[in-house]
Amino acid sequence: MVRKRPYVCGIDAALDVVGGKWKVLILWALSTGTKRFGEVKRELPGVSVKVLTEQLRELEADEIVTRHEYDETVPRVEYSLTEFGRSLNEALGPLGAWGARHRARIESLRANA
Amino acid sequence: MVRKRPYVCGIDAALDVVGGKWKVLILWALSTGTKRFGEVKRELPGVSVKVLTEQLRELEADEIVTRHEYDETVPRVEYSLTEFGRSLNEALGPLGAWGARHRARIESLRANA
DNA sequence: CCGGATCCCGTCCGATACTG
DNA sequence: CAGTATCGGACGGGATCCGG
Repeated sequence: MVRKRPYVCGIDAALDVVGGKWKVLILWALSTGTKRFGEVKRELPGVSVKVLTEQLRELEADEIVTRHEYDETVPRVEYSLTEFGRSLNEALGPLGAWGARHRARIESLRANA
Repeated sequence: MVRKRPYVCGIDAALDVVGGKWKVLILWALSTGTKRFGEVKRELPGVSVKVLTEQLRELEADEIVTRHEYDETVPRVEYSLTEFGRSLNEALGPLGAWGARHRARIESLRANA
């Protein structure tokens, strides 16, 4: 997700932040509130620990999520959206609505291919 | 861009359509009207002919763009958005605005990394 | 429980050369 | 002009093992 060329337009820049395979889903999972690592993982069927960790760290570097590590005997890490992350999530709203509305159509196109 | 798992949410489905490296930029280029292959290519600095062709074909299969081939002595192919494609483009509007608004911030985060 | 480290593989993508 | 064909490299991402 490191861009070598200058951004052509705003969407270009936005997708550089949210372009990872699981990032929008992480955003989506965290939109309902703070969650522990394991909780996030459970909401993303199929993601590996390594990749989830990587993408969370990248989102953290982009100031989209914050990471809170609790120093207890039982390891516990919580993630939540920043204000910046919430604004990104709102900007994704219409796209999500579009996808939800046309989901069946997309799936049927995929099926015929 | 062929999905093996079921879509988790609408954004998931939308990104399956628009997830290619250059697809949103193609959408963006075609949003101002019909364009020839070479014109589209000129607006996407760095894209290779092969990849541009591939992504245009995928968008065509997803009914996002239409392809019009003219049978003239000089080869000429024009691409334009479908109604479906225009609706997708509108859904991308807020995300583009978000990216444009925070573009400088994103770039500076990238620079420090 | 939450990762870090390592290995490995598929695919995505770019460069080049060639064609109608 | 608008592609097709082929090759090679880079990168994303999964599996597994190990550590605090």
